[in-house]
Amino acid sequence: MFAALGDETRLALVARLCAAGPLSTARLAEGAAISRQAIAKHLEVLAGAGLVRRGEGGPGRERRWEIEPRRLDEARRALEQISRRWDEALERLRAAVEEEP
Amino acid sequence: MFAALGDETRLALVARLCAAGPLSTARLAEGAAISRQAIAKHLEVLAGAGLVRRGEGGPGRERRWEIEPRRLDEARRALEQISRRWDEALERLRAAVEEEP
DNA sequence: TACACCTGCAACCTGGAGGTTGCACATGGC
DNA sequence: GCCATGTGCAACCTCCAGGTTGCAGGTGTA
Repeated sequence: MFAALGDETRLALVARLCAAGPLSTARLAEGAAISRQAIAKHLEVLAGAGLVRRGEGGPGRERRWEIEPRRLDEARRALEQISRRWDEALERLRAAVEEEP
Repeated sequence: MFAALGDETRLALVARLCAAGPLSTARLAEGAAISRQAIAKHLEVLAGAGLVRRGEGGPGRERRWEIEPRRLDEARRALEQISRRWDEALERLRAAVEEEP
């Protein structure tokens, strides 16, 4: 999942989908400097990581993509857990140093 | 920065440094299945992203690496900002839909 | 019907990330 | 002094992520 967010193009896609709401592949490719298929591949990757979902977009020809905000929360929580472990480790080190002499 | 956390090996390194406190390259390479130089390269990348810092480790031969917890907070804040933008976009969409008819 | 879009699939190319090996240098213990 | 250990640098290899091109299939609109 961090790997999915790690690519700048994909991070920009996520940000844009967040700011503008659900958009189709073609619409997302309009502004970008790369081809529509490249965008589509990135969206595949984001979908694989659960960060994005294909909206139905009606039975018609347009299929819009939308953000899955739960995954962003999960990522945030993972970072919180890691930094909490860091604090605990520091505390343990401090205690060990104070006991030793 | 997300790219730095995106690699599994590097994420494991960060988690391990958080759990066990500052460690030297050789110590980190002991358990891993890859060579010491590979670990060193990953640590370079993490340092380039500001997620990790070279401790002095005395003037001696050991140089330990330690976590830079501020960067983890920054990453968390970035995710918060993105998901907040998403909520705002949803709100705007809702308002637009209600006004149209 | 014909035309204009939007989409999906597959083959193909290329640069750089991830990894290894080999060597040289410094430091600490005997 | 000698050896073990921790480190840094550089050349080299391999593979896949990111990107492109080309084509075929659906779906609205005139």
